[in-house]
Formats: sequence, C-alpha cells, structure tokens
Amino acid sequence: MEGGSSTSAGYISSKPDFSKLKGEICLDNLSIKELHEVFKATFGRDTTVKDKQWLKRRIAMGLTNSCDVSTTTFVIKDNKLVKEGKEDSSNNVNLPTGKEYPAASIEYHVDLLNSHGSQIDELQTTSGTRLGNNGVENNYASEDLAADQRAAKRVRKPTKRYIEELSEAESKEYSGRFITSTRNIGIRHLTSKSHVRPARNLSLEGRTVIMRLDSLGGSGIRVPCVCRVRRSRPRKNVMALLKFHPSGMGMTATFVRKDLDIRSSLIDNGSVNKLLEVKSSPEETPQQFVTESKKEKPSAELGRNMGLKYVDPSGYTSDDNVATVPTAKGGTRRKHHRAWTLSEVMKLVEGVSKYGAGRWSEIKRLAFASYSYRTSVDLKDKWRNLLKASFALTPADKGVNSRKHPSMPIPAPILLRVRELAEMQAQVPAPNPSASKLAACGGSVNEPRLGYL
DNA sequence: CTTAGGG
DNA sequence: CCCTAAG
Repeated sequence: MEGGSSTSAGYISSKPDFSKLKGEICLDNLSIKELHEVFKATFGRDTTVKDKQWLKRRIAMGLTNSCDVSTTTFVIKDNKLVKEGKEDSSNNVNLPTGKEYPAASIEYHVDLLNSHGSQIDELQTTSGTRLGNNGVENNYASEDLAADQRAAKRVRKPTKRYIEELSEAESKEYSGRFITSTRNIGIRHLTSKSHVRPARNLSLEGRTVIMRLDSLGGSGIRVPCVCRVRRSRPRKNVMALLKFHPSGMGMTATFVRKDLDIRSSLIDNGSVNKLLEVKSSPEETPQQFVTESKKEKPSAELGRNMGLKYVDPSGYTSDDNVATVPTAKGGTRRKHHRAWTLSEVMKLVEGVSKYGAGRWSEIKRLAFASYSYRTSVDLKDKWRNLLKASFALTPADKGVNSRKHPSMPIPAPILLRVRELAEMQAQVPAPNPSASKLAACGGSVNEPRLGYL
C-alpha cells in the first residue's frame, strides 16, 4: 500500500503500473476465507458475511479509518471527540482505474491522498483530464462507497464543517451586523459565506465529494479554517492570523494574491503587506489608481505656475513598501504610508473651500469619492498639516516655486490658498479661539459682541 | 459614525 | 498615520 504514490495514479489507464496496486490486487484476489482473516485482523472480530465485495470494501474502510486516526490533526470536542484527518473529504478521487478495480482500490488511494494532502489539487486536475468516460463508473463506485461509509464510520464524517460551525458560532454576534450595517465588509463576508454554505449543505447529504470540489473550486487553495473567524477589524485579524499561523503565511498570501488577481489584474506590486491591506479595504479598486494617475497632472486650477516634478509620477501601485509592522507589541506601525499627491492636496483644499473645514466626512464623500484610501480622519490630518505648513511659509517663498527644500512637496500657491481659507474660516492655528466663527462673519476680531451692540 | 486632538 | 476621547 505504501508503494503507491498518488501522483502515479493518473497513469494507470495508459500504462499499467501494478507495482503500487499490490494492495488492491491482493485484496481482490483473496478468497472469501482469506478476506475473513483480513477482516478479523482489521477489525478484531469475525464476520459471517460471504459477500466478497462487501468484505473488500469493509476492510478497505477499516484500513482507511486507522490511517485517518494516525494522521489526525484536529480534535474537536462536541460531547464526543471528533477527529479530523489532514485532508478530509478527499473522496473525490476519480481514479482512472475503471471497473477492474473495485471500490477497495479507491479507498486505498484515498488514504494515499490523506498523506499527500498537498498533491490533491494536482491529482484532481490530472485525473480529471485523463479520466474521460471512466469517470462515470468511478463516480458510481465512490458513491456506492459513500453509502457504506456512512454506516461504517461515522467518526470520519464530521470534518471541516465542524470547525466552520464552531467558528461561525463564535463570530455569530458579528454576522448580523455585517449584513445590516457594514457595507463593504459585509459584502465580502456574504460572498465568503456563499462559498462555504453550499459545501456544508451538500456534505450533509453524505456527499463529501462535492464539498471537496466546491471548496477547491472556489479558492483554488486550502484556506486555513481560522479565516472564518472575523472580527470587526479585519486587518488586525489578518495579521493575527499570520502571526498565529506563520507556516501558513505563504499560502494565505498566495490566496490573497489570487483573490486580488481575480478582481483585478492591474495591481502589480508584489508586497504581501500591501496586498493584505488592499484586501482589508475592498472598496479600493485599481481603476481608482489609474484614474488618479491620469488626472494627476492636468489639474491646473491652482498650480498653473508650478512645474512640479514631484507629483509622484512613480505611481500608486508600486509606491509604499513602508509597511513596517515587525515588532509584535507596540513596535513600529506605519502600516501604510501613502504620500499625498498634489491633486489630492488640491482636492482637499477645494473641498475645504467648498464645504468648510471640519466637515471632513462631507469632503470625503463629495470631493474624495474616488480616493477610497483617504478617510475623513486623513483629510483632517492633512489639512492640519497644510495649515501648519501654510503659516510657516516664509515671505520669500510666496509666489515662487520654492524649490529650496527638497522636502517641500506643497507648492507655495496652494499653501497660500490654504492660508487664505484658514483665515477666511477662522481656522488660524494659534490665534484667539473666541473670535473664531464671528470673525468669519466679517465682524471685528477684537469684538466678539459686535452683533450684540 | 464623525470630529478633534494628542502622539 | 494611529489612537482615542468626546459628541
């Protein structure tokens, strides 16, 4: 049995390689009496059944079970102990053996798959392509087998589904909110659920076969079940997951990458952190990058005079590798640092001039509709910085493109406008706060009670 | 959720 | 940019 490798299983149809099939052939050639002995050796009891087919299946299943136990990784307590093998529900082995080899052979291969979980994907594809019309018979065989399995080994059935239900129950308190309130995240959760749900229902019918297909077809990779546990802050959970499951990081990363590729093939940077970040903010569409980089230059409302080469034409897709979140505890954060582009700054200034400083959510919704990564808090912060910069502007810098400082991205005209707006809206950083709103009304700065007089 | 402010 | 207190 150990002689067989799951990869070579696909070649059976074309080139008979019986070296690994000894187990099955042996079983097949055994007489009833011998089968009885094997049965006893397997189950520790005698049997009176004389059906050769039944005996073979039963023995095969017994062997399968024992193998399962040895490879068990999860133990879930649900009144009873439920053990799960490394690769559950791998019954979907469309062995190209045809009718020559009874169900027993299939079971053996299932076991082989159990130990070669990583190759399941490949085997499925290969067998699927090579299979041809043999598939029908094998499907029948495995189906028939599944029927017997249900009665024979209940221990094996509860598998990934249990974990899902557990984690689902754990995060049940959030599920409601996701659907109702959270807009973007909710959608993602719905889709992810829709991938899982049918699998569960189908597998309840005892057809783990389909469940395997479904789960694999959806993601193309086996996702750690921990993924189902989501909290209100997905990004942190992703990191927590990675931290908790460092070995699975690569898989998770590729999975995310794949997911992104499905949604867009435009994102070109390979930074894992970046990708994770993008995943956590689904509304971030690559088209936005494109549009932004396009309308980057033309905006000449304020900066007609400025030749600005620092408009960061490097693009937004390949920008930051600044993701520094190495230290586990209060270490460096700076998860993502997006440099403010000139167009963004100008949009912000425009928005402030239109809607007024302080109404950041409005500005974000109206003027920054396409810049999803800028939150209203970001706008506020940026405006604060702009204010600081604008009032720190030396008179010499006014009117000219002060290219003195390399670290001075904001052109002077814009800063002037910022200062203008700030003064207009009485957003002066330092001055007396008592005259704030009234000053904007055109009243005297010194006399707050002017209207009163 | 939105603002404001400190860090 | 992050975090959090306050509406």
